[in-house]
Amino acid sequence: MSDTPERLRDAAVHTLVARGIAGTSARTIADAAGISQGLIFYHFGSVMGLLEAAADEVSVERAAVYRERLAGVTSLTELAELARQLHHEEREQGSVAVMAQMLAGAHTHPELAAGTRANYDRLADEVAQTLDRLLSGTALASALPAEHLAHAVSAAFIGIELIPDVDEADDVYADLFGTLSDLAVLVDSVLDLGPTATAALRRRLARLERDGSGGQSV
Amino acid sequence: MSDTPERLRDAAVHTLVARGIAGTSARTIADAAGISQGLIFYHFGSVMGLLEAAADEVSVERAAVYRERLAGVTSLTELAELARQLHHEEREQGSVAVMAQMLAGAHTHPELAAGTRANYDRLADEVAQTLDRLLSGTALASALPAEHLAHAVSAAFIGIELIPDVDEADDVYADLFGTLSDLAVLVDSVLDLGPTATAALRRRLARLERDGSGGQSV
DNA sequence: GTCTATAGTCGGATAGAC
DNA sequence: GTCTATCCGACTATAGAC
Repeated sequence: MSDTPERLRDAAVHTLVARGIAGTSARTIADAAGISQGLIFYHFGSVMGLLEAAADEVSVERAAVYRERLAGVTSLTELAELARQLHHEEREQGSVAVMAQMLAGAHTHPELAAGTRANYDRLADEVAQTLDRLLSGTALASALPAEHLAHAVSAAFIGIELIPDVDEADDVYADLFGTLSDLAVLVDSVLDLGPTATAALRRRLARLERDGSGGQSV
Repeated sequence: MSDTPERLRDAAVHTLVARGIAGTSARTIADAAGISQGLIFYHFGSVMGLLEAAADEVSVERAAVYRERLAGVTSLTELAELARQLHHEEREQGSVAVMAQMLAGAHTHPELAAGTRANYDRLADEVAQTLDRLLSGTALASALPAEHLAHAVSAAFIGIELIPDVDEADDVYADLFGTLSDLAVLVDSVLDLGPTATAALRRRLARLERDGSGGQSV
C-alpha cells in the first residue's frame, strides 16, 4: 500500500477534482499524498507528466467498468438510469471530473490535448457501442447515428461535472438526468409504436433526409 | 476606444479563451491589453474581480443576442441549425468558452461559483423559454419538460467548447451538431405524425409515466 | 489614471545528504 | 527512494513617482 507512484496518481486525481486544474500543483498534490514534493519529479519528470499518467489510469479503469455495466443494458431507458448511477460513483472516482479539468487545462498546456482527447474518445466509444447495439435495426438507426449521439451525451457529461450546485434546493443533476430519462423514454416509446405509425415515421424521416434539412448534416 | 476597464475586460475574455483559466493572470491579461498590470487592481481590486466582471458582461451581451435570434425559431430543426451558427460565433466572442473556463476555475476559487452559475442560468433560461414555446401544447409537452431539456442542451454546449479538435480530419463539432439536428428532426417528425400515431404515443407515454419508469424522475 | 518598482508568496524543478 | 534545502521565475498585490 506504500507504492509511491500509485499514491501520487491517487493524490493527483483527488486534488484535480477537489481544487481544479488551477489549484493543482506539485505542492498541493504532494501534501495530499503526505509525501515530499520532489518525488513527483523523480517518478514522473514533471507535474504535467503525473497529471497525464493519473488521468490515463483512471480513464482506463473506469472505461472497463463502463463496458461491463453497459453490457447489461437493454433499452435507452435503462441506459439513462445507468448514467445516473455512474454519475453518483463519479463523485468518488471522478474520471469525468478529472477529464473536465484536464480539458480546461489543455487550453493552458496544449501538450495535454492529445492524451485527454484520447481519454474522452475511450469513454465515448463505449457509449457509442452500446447505443449502436440498441438502435441498429430499428426505425431510427439511420436517423440517429449512434456515434454522433454518443458524442453529444459524452459532451453533456463533461459539462455536467463542471456546473456547480450553488443552491441546495435546485439539484441540477436531477434535472439533467431527468432529461436523459425523458428523452430515452420518448425514443423507446417511438420505437415501440405499432407497425402503421412506424412506417409513417420511416417515410417522414426518409423524406426529410432526402430534402437535406436535417439528418447526417453538414 | 481607450476606456481602460473595457479594454481589460476584453483582454480578460480573450486570454481566458486562448490560454485557459490556469494560464490567465494579471500579467497575461495586461500584456494582451497592452497596459500596465497594476491597473487591474486599481480598476477591479483583484484578478478574480476582473474575471467576474468580464464574464458577466459577455454573458449579458450574448444572452441578449441569443434572445433575439431564438425568437425567430419555429421548429426544433431550426433551433438545432441556430445552435450550430451560434457556436461558430462563439469562437470570437467566446461566451460559452469563457463560462467553461470559469466553471473549471470555480473548483479552485469557490467564490466564482455563484456568479458563474448565474451566467449559466441566464443562458439556459433563454433556451428553456424557446423550447417551452415550441413544445407546449404538443403531445410531448409533459414527456419532455422544456426546462430540463434546456439544462441538458446547455451542459452539452459547455462540454463541446472544452473538447479539443486534435485531428484535423475528425471534426467533433460536426458530429455534435449533427446529433442535435438528428434529434430535432426526429422529435419534429414525431410531433408531425398523424392523429392515430400521436394518440398511440400519448397513451404509451402516459402509461410509462404512471408506472414511474421514466418521465419527471427522482 | 497610469506608470515603474518592489514586497512577499507560491510555482516548477534540481542538488545533495541519507 | 526519499528527504531537506535551495534556485529562480511567475504570481498577486501595493507603494510611490508622475
